Parts: sequence; structure tokens; C-alpha cells
Amino acid sequence: MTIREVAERAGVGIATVSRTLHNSSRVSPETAARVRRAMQELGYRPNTHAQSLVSGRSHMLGLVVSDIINPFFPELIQGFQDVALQHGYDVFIASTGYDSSRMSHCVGRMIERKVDGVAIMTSEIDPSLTAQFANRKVPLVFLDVGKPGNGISNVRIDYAGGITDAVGHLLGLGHTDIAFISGPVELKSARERRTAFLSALHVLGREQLVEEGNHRVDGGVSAMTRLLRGATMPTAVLASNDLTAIGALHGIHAAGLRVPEDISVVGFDDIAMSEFTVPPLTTVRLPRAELARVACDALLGMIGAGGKGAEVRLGTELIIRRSTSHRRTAKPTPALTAAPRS
Amino acid sequence: MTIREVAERAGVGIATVSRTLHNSSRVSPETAARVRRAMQELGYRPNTHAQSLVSGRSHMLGLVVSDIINPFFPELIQGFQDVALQHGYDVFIASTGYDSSRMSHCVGRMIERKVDGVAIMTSEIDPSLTAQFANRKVPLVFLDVGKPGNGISNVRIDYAGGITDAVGHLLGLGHTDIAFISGPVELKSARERRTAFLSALHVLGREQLVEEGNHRVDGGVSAMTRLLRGATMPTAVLASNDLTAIGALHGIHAAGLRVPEDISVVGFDDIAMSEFTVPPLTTVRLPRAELARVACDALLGMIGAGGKGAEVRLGTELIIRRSTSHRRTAKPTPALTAAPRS
DNA sequence: ACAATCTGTGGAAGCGCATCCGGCCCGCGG
DNA sequence: CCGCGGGCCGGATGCGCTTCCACAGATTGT
Repeated sequence: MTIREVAERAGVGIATVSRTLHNSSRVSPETAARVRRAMQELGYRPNTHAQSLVSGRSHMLGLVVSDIINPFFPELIQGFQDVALQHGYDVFIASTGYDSSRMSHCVGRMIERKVDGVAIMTSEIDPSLTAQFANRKVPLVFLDVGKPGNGISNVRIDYAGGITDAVGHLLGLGHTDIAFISGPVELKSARERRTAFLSALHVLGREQLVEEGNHRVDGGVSAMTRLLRGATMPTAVLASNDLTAIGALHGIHAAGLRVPEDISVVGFDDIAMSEFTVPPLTTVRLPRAELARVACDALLGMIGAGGKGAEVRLGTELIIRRSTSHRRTAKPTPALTAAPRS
Repeated sequence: MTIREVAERAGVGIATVSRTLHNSSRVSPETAARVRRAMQELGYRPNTHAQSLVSGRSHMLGLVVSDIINPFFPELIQGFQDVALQHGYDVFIASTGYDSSRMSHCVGRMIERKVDGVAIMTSEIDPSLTAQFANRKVPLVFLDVGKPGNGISNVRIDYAGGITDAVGHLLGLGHTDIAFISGPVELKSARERRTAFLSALHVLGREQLVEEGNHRVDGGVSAMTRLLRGATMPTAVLASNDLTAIGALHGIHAAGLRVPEDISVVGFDDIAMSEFTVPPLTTVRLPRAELARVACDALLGMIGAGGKGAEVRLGTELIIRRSTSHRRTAKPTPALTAAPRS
């Protein structure tokens, strides 16, 4: 099924078919209609590889994420795909799973497939890989870690603002023994949140409780367990992301304590699941849909205009649910609290 | 950067470069080494569009899922991609979001991009769309709903077995008032589970409580709420998938009841989150990684051999965690139970 | 010794398409 | 009535690659 067969059936030349396909004004309406009918009848589909070969563009966008299993990313992917599809682009997803060789492989494939632009929504990427894109003049959008320049844009999230809001909320509830469960230190965005926590609590002038997690549930569980065994038990815990907070919820429950009566918990991201945890999680919403839209728009803008990159800033929003409450005057011990498990 | 430049630099013909690229034995080792060095120095990458144009194959596999936000699918996607990548294939993901026009659009793009095979991991697909693939001799793998044939394979999950196990577990714990929260009736796999539940409980010879959900958390919440308001309150609830079960957990907690003391809950799927709910969810594991592997293998097999399709069956496994326990002798009412919320 | 193979290589055709360029026909002004 | 411009259209070309075919030189069998 080629353009030639369509041309034959419609009784026109192949050039006319091609023009019709692209809604060129240089085809008379009657001819166009005839061509379109022929395409319809034959079930014709243009071969994108031939199109790409001739045009040098693939109408594909690359999207690099670190872990598709992390609920943060599917929502991002969805939003990104929505925008891309609207503009006639397809999305080529690379989930690296924190594996640098796989990452490198995927970058290679993207180059071979001649993606028109790439959104790198993870900070765990080797600069030599991004350089490969830059060398080939592939527009890039980074999350947090990019420096805007020629063909490079960056979306910056105001993590510090979000953390400050969360700490303010906890302080307002009377909490002073507030612990933080951080993400992996290698992650720039995680370090940023940790730093913001520390400086937000600096006013209290005392040593702060910080445990390291891994931005996954299991890390939250073990960090929480360590916190519970510590000398000073916190009355509130702020987690670097929602998965970690869910882990904390789990850890607290396993220790026979209750949320928020005994300990308040705050997350970060507002993944879909947070609304339905037990109890529903107070968290800082990171606007993923908007992030996706902004990133995709930035990419499309650079493709179209070949223009300079830009930096876009995105704020956050505190979502108060039921995992936070006023600090209790008397701190309970596990022994005094009925274990909710039979 | 084309094959011609590489040929020039290596002092050979383009045919030799192409042969080197494909590790043809018809190139002398010395020449091959020279060519490879030239490719290295130039940072050469073959243009896949040219390759696809000439070969008619794209080395891409399509993967159709209904909702990438549903945690079931990211894990499936991950597994599928793993296998595909190992065999040198890239994956083109279409998340339809239950929108048939988007679905149709994505199918069109897959055809245009000449995918070598498609895994359709959702039953919500219009037969006319799958026919488009079949007409073009694109191998297909279905989940549950396919009839194996020429170029069509099917992976069948033993939902009935899983449901029977779950019901058996509950029966063994002394429960007799067991409710079921089904998925959407349009979904064949959901109907299958519902039917299995009904026939597994047929032995009790009484009317069964069934509420309809939507395979999402919110549907689980509202179905559970309805159940709690009903004339006979169940002592155990079986949900059609884990998301629904999580919703049930939420609904029970919101009503001031406890799991599993007051009501036992069982899910289906065993998504990653189930391990960390409060309390951890007893559920029926659907082997997603294996499902992905089997589906991808089936596809690759059909591509390679052009062979007939086959049907593969996959069993399930009951995972017992903490959301189920023995039936209490005295059923509590909400008023008698301390509401765990301040 | 010569022919018959075999090995390593290069040239050229063609995959399906977009697009440049040239040709046709119509209607207009001179 | 002729020339000329503009609106439509068709053919040729080339995108980068694979692969068929041709060919030169080396190797073997007879």
C-alpha cells in the first residue's frame, strides 16, 4: 500500500497525493476529495519511515524517566503524552530503572530514531549522554538540573517553598520534635528538600532528626523504624516524597502507634494514592500535569522556532488531609497504646 | 553523518560498512576493524528510518494498555520493555485512558510506524481496530480476550482459580457473610472474577452481596460505603482488584471500623503498594512480570517464525498478609467501636 | 596448465515519500 | 487574436540504507 497505488486509483500523480496528505492549498478541492476517497477505500497509511527519511524529523519526542514503577512518573507520562499527541507527536519512553547502561542504550536508540526533542525527567543522567543529544542539536528539557541555553530548557520546582509550607503547618499545630526522612543523597532534588527542611527548622535552634530514605516505600519503613527507636521520638514526620511517607505510615502502624494521634505525617508530591491512604495523607502537591505540559510545550517551542531555551518555575501547594493534627500534650508510649492488630 | 562518510573515512565501499554494521562474516577482520574505528571516531549512528524503509520492519513493538496510571500497568510495561530490549526491540506505548478515539488514533500511529507486533493488554478495544492490525499481518498478543489463530496469540489468566483460593481462605477463617466488589461489567476479566465468586459461594446456598466498583480506588470507597449501609453487614470483603480493595480499606476506616478485626479484606493483583497498605493487604497475586515476559516472547516468536499463535495460561497465587483474620463471634456496630480519628 | 570455485569488495537499484521544477490549460489584457 | 501569468498537476530526484550482482584476485581440483 503505497502512495503510488492511491495515485493510480484516484487517477492523479503521486505528487498530488502527497500534497493532499499535507492539506496543501495547491490542490483543487475536487481532486483532493477524490484522492481522499481513494485513500479511504484502500485503507492507505503513509509510511512514517519514508517521511522521516526525507524530512529528517521523526515527529517523536523522547521521555526519560528513572522509574516507571514510581507512581510519580505514570502521571507525568500521561500528561506529557496528552500534550504531545495533541501536537501530532508520539512519545518514546525510556525508563532507566536506575541502570546507567540501560540508560545509555536508550539514549542511543533515541538518537538512531531521530527524536525531535527529549525531556529528561530524572537527574540521574550522565552528562556525556546529554552531550550526545546536544551535539546533534536535539532540543532538551530538564527537570531541576539543567542550565538553560541554546536548545536547552529547564523546569525548576520550588521544593523549598513546599517544604517551608509543610514545616509551617506542623509548627502551627504545635509540633517541635519534627523529623525528616530524606531521599537518596545522590538526588539533587532530594538534597534540596533536605536543606530546605533544615533551614526552615533553624529557627528552633536545636538539633534536628534526619534519617535517610530512598524515595521508595521500603526506605520509608526502615527510616521510620529507626526514628521510633531513637532517643527522642518525634511527634511529627515530614517525608521527602509520598512513597516514603506511606512507608512511614506503615512503620508507625506496625509499631502499634496511630496517625495522627501519636505522630503526624506529611508527604511530598501528592500522588493519586495519597488521597486514599489510612489516614489520608497531608502532603505537598507537586503539579505533575502542569509540569508535563510545561516541559512538552518548551520542547515543541524549541523545535518550532529553533529558539533559545528558557527556565520555567513551578510552585507547590500544601494539601491538608487527615494525617496531621495538633500535638498531644502527653506523648504516649507504644505500651500504653492498644495495638490495633489482633 | 551517513554511511557514505564512514565508508570514505575507512577507505572502503558503503556496502562493506553496511556489512560490518550487521556483523556479516563476509568482511575480513582487518577491514571490519578499520570500519569500526571510523564509526567510532565519527560517532556514527545508523538511521533507523532508512533501515526500516528498506527492510519493512521497524524493530518496534506496540504495547496497548488502558490506563498507565493504574499501578498494574507500569509493572507490566517495565517487564515487557525488559524483554523487548534484550531482543533489540523498542516499545511504543499507547495508554488509551479508556478513550476510544485516542485508542483509534494510537492504533493508526502504530500502523504508520510499522510496528512489528502489538501486545493488547486491555480488553477495551474495538474489534475493528484489531482487524486493522490483522489485515496488515501484524502479529498480536491479547490478554484474556483473544482467540489464538494465525498471527494471534493469547495469554489467559486463571482468574477463577485465584478467586476460588481467596474465597476458600475466607471460608476457612469462618466467614460466611462475604461481599464482593466487582469491576466494571464491560470488562470481560472483571465479569469472570464476579462469576467465579458467585459460583465459589454457591455452596453456601444463600444470596450473595455484590456491589459494582470501577477498578479504581474511588469505586472501592463508594461500593464499600454502600455495603456498610446495607441490611446485612459483611464480615469479609473480596475486591476485584487491589485498587478497589484499597478503596474498601479506606471506606471501612472512614466508617470507624477496623481491618481485619471488624472486617477482613482481600484484593486481587498484588500491586506493589499492597504490601504497604494499613494493614498490609491479603491478595491474589497475578504474575505481572511473567505475563509481560510471556506476552513479549509470544510476539517475538510469531515475528521470527511467522508461526501460528498459541494460548498460554497463567496461574495465580494467594498472598496472605494482615488484612484478613478469623471471623469474630459478635459483630460490632460502628457505635461500639472507638473511632480511630481524633 | 587452466578452469572452477571462493573470498572480499564496490556499484547500483530501490524501499516510500516530499519537493523542485517544468508543463498544461484557462482566462485575462493588449 | 496572441501572449502571458497563474492555478493545478506530474515526473524526476534524492533522503540513508540493504542487498543483489559483478568483478578481481586467490585458491583449489583436474
